[in-house]
Amino acid sequence: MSSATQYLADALKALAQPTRLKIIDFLRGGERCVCEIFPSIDEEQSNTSRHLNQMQTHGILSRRKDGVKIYYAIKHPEVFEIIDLASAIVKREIELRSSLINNVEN
Amino acid sequence: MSSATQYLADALKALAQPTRLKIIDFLRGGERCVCEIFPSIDEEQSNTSRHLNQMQTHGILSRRKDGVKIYYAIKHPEVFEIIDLASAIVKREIELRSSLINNVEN
DNA sequence: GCAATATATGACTATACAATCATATATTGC
DNA sequence: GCAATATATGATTGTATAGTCATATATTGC
Repeated sequence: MSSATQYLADALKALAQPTRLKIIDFLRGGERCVCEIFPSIDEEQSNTSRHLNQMQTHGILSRRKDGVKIYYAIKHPEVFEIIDLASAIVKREIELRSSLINNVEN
Repeated sequence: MSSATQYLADALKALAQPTRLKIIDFLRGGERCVCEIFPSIDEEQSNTSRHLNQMQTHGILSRRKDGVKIYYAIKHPEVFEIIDLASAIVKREIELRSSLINNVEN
């Protein structure tokens, strides 16, 4: 397999996970090393490393080595756009649902 | 749990699957009933129904009943923008990787 | 060369997910 | 009311995923 659709699904899947979203959000501030990332997002070093690796493999993050430290950064600016658009959807959905509840109550 | 980050991850996850991407792509043509969708994407009726249900639950699709038929449509136009942005990333990544291979060969 | 620091990885577990098959539940026209 | 059509769902299975713990592998400064 591994058609174009599968590649696209894999790229989106690389974003669609809470720990990875926390990492991406932290990287809005620019390139950061693992030793800065995992304490900031409050996850274990090993778990953070796996998620960073996964995102790098799927082309979401760039990786740069400097001495003993590994620096990760968002590779394509579209990543932020995607997340902002998805956030807009979620926000609108929550509004829609709470207004539905209000209509039932009134 | 179910924080804002979890909601966001769930929304993205609702897009990040090949069968669901095929459905979304088919719905670029507008509202369609299940009986049109599942033959077009070449998936089983029951499987298609589950994915449609999942996307509707997560606010990706709208659902409208007309007689015995159920019509689904993309609820938020941002869905298409997200997928187009993700496609652009995948395309650029593939280009980057094939140019790396060329550099090794030459 | 050794200790300290940074990162990655093997082994494992628990949970989530996708797909399939069979079947249930509308809705409609006759 | 019955047959036909459209959609949804219960039960099951195989596979993927996230997280944890322990440990391995750089790299650096001394």
